[in-house]
Amino acid sequence: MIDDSYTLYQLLQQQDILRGKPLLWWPNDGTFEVLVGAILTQNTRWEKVEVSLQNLRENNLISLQAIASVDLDLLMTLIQPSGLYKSKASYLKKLATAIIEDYGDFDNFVFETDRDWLLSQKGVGPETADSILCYACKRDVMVVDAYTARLLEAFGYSFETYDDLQEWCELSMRREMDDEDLARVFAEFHGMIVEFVKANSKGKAVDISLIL
DNA sequence: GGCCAGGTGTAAA
DNA sequence: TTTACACATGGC
Repeated sequence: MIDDSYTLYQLLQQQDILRGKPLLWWPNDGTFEVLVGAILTQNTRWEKVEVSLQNLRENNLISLQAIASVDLDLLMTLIQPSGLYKSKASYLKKLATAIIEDYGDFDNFVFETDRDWLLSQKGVGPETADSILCYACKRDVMVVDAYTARLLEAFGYSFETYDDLQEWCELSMRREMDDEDLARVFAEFHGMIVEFVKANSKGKAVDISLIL
């Protein structure tokens, strides 16, 4: 099912995807805001997430303690622009509360959490968990998303599940990279893939004629 | 007006 | 274990 004739790295290089570098692509990486953004961005455009984040900022709500104790109705109102707001408000509050209960504070969470713990939280699936691990905790995890799948699909690679796709990408990249700084490299590559696909898509599919 | 967006949970087959 | 549907808003 997996044609391994190209590594992901070679593919990215060959198509010049590595050039327009989004350095530290996720805004305010390493902070609690990444968790908020990771939940809010589910099935929603990032521009809408920014509106919600700004609403939260204006109400001094971008912190672990603030989200954990905020009034749920207020939270729903503030994040409404990002859609799915009832679910997301509940997920955010529960996640913040669970972090405080299990890790005490954000720094400790960043240091100690793992994928299984994140996946056991409501509203946190594989992509959200990996985004948090990569961009908040700076772990050497490569986030794969609809854009990544779409790009590879345009070149004839398809994968059954998120985990299959991620495993192939990570192995492929590890083969070309030194372990040193792998976390930063993964963070950069995911960002570059997303920006590249955005720039080269017509509607849903990557327009391969724009690439080749 | 229909499809899509930096997905995930839940319920039915 | 898969598949279908709900969640919700706004852009094009």
